Amino acid sequence: MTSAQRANYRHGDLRKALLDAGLDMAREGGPDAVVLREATRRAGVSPNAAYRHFADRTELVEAVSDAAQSLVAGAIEAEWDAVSSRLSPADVAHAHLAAVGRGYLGFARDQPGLFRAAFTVPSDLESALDPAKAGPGGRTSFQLLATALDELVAVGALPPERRPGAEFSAWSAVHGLAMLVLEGPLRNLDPEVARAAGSRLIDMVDRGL
Amino acid sequence: MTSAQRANYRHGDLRKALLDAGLDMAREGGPDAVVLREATRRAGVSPNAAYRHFADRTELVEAVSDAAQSLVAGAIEAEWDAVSSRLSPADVAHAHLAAVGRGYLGFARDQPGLFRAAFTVPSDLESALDPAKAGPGGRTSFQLLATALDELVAVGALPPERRPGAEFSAWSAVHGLAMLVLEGPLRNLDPEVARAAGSRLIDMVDRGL
DNA sequence: ACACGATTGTGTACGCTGTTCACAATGTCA
DNA sequence: TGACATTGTGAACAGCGTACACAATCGTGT
Repeated sequence: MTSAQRANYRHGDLRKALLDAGLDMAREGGPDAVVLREATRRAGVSPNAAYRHFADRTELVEAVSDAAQSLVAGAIEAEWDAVSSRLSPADVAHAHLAAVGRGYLGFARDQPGLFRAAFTVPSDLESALDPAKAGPGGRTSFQLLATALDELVAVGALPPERRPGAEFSAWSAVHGLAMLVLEGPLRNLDPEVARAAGSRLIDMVDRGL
Repeated sequence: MTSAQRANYRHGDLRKALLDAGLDMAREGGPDAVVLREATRRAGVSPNAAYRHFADRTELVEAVSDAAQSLVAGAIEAEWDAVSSRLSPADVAHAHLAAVGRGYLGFARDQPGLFRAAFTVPSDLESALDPAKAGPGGRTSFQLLATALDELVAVGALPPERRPGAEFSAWSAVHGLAMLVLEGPLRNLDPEVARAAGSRLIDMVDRGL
C-alpha cells in the first residue's frame, strides 16, 4: 500500500507522491486532515523533504484542492455528456443546467472529503479558468455552469438581462446544500431526504433564475 | 483587556470567560482559530483548568458555535422586525422571507469568523430548536425561516404542495453564497458585486420556491 | 573523465498544540 | 470541625509545522 521501498537516495517523483498522499488524506477527513508529516511518512521520506516541493503545508493543501476541483469537473462532465442529444435545444439547455447541479451534488455526496478540499480552501475566482482545475474535457466546473447558462439564454429560456450574475445564484444554491449536508447543520439529514432536497433545489434554480 | 487579575484561587465564572475568549478568537479567524490554551491564557488560568468546564477542545468550539448561532438569529430578528406592518399580508410574507435572507447574508458579511463558527461546525438539525441557539426573541434562525415560509403559504404565495422541504432550498441558497464568498472560490469577489449577488439570489429564491 | 554547482533528501531542534495524570487549594455540608 | 466534591495547578508526552545546517546525488562545462 505505502509505495515500494526506494533504494536510491532520490525518490523519483516525490511531489506527485506527496500530492497523492494528500489526496488520500483529504478523501477521508477533508482538507484539515491533510498533514504534511504524514504525507512524507507515506512517501517513505523525511518530513523536511516536502519543503523541496511545497513551500508550505498550505501549498500542499492548495495542490490537493486543485486536483480535487479537477475531479469535480470530471464528475460534472460525465453528467453533462449523458444528456440525450435527441432533445429539443431548449430541453438540452435545461438538462445541461440540471446536469451541472447533479454532478456537483453527486460528487459532494460520494466524495465529501475531496469536495470540501476542492471548495473550502483559498483559491480565487480568477483562477477558475486554470486548466489544472479542469476535467478531462478541459473545462472547469465553473465554465461548465456558465456554458449551460449561456445555452439557456440562447434558447430564450433565460432573459438576457438576468444572465449577468446568474452563475453566482445557481452555484450558491447547490454549494449551500452541499455544505449544509456535509459539514453543516443538515449533517444528519437522511440521505434520501437529502437527495430529494437536491432535485427540489435544482427545480427552484431552474424556475427562479 | 485581558480581564482583571484574580486574587482568589477560584476564578468566578471560568466557563463564561473561556467561552468569551473563544468567541473573540472565532470572530477573527473562524472556528479553527479557537485554541484552547490561548483561551485559558486570556482567562489568566492554567491550560488544564479548561478541562473542568469542557471535556474537549471540541466542546468549547461547540459552545462557541451555539453562541454564534444565537447571534445570527438576533441579526435576522432585527431585519424581521424592521419589516413595515403597513404592507398587505402577502407583501409582509415576501418581506419576511427577504428579511431572513438579508439578515443571514448580512451577518456573514459583517462577522465572517462567527458565521463560520456558527454553521461550519457539527450540530444537528434536531437541535435547531435549541433555545440556546435562539435570538433574543426566542426563535432560532431556522424557525424564523420556517415561519416566513408558512406565511407565504398562508397568503397563497406558495403552493402548499411545494412547502415541504422549502426551508432546505431557501437556506441552501443563502448559505451557499455566504460560504463561497467567505471561504470559497468567490473569496475575492468585489464587495459590491457580492452584495448585488445577494439580492439577486434572494429574488431567485422568492421566484423559484 | 572529472570537478563543481545546483538539486533533493536527512538530522536535529524549537515552539506550539491538545491532552493525561497526580496533586493542591477551596467550597459545602454533616 | 472534619469529610468530600469541586476547581484550580504543574509536569509531562506525543504530534504538528517549520528552520537550519549538512549529505547524497544529478547535470554540465571543460
